Amino acid sequence: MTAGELLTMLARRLRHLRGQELQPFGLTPAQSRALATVARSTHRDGEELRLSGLAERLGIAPRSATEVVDALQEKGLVQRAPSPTDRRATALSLTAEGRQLIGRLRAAMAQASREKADDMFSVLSQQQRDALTELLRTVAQHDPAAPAE
Amino acid sequence: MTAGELLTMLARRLRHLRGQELQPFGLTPAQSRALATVARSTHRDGEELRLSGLAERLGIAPRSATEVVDALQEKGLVQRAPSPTDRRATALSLTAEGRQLIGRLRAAMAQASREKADDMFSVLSQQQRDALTELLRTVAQHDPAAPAE
DNA sequence: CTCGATGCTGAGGTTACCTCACATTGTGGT
DNA sequence: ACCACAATGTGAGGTAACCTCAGCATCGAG
Repeated sequence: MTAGELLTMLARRLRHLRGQELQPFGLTPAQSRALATVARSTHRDGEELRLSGLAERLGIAPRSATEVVDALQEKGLVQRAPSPTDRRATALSLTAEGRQLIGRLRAAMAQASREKADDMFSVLSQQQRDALTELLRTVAQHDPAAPAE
Repeated sequence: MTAGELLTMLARRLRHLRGQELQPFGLTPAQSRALATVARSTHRDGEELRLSGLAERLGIAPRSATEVVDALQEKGLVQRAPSPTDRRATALSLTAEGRQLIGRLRAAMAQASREKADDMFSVLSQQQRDALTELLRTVAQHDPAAPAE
């Protein structure tokens, strides 16, 4: 099997696992990624995160960011506010509920990988995992052309 | 970034690239995988490949195999025939056209990776690529639980 | 010969994306 | 000050690649 086939296959499996883990929290994998990204990008304030920024960080089309944010907003986890400096733009931020959920999520993930060690990569030693991460990062950085064109 | 995030991201990018490459042939990535699988599994005859077998090999639900085969059949690349030994089952095989397309496909892929070297993994040395493949294989073999349940 | 398992498929759903068109705004050049 | 052009977000509509559930035909074991 080629690296490409393996990659595809594992990604699918991973998505499935993550889906199961996230189900109790009412989030899909894509939503949790977006939520985490909003959290990261607005951590120490000063910078505002717009929809376009989120799209860029997630590597998806702006229109798709709208969709994810719609979902998160409907669940009361993030909120939209007009940017004070640009009336076209929308600034994203976590709600209190969102912040709280992120906390619970992080705790649950840590718990899971400690208790059950069912993390997909748990077969690898820490060194191997680091090596894998490094290789993947190399590939990722080479041609960061976002698939969205 | 964690290995998981990178994996997800690269898989998406890879699917996109493969999609572009396959477009001239009128195939989607999933279809080409299925076509290749049919080719592999019926190479030296004697064994028949049924829809359920294809599903298993692809790691998808039987119903989904029906779908892919529908598409390939509509393009005249594979054909269904009743199994001689089990009247419930359907035996899959390539048509002449299918065999021919596979040939052209293989040639094109070889060409592409020689000429443009735009293969996503071309940043890596052969050694690195081998290491990556090995690591991924390890992860894949650990828990081959098919996502379909 | 009955009955549960197996093989395939219709119907209908979901996730996570995409493009295209459009109204609003911001901006650089003259 | 004005205008062409770019950028921001979103409605509308689409796609690939999956899924489950129900149902029919057939098979194999008892």
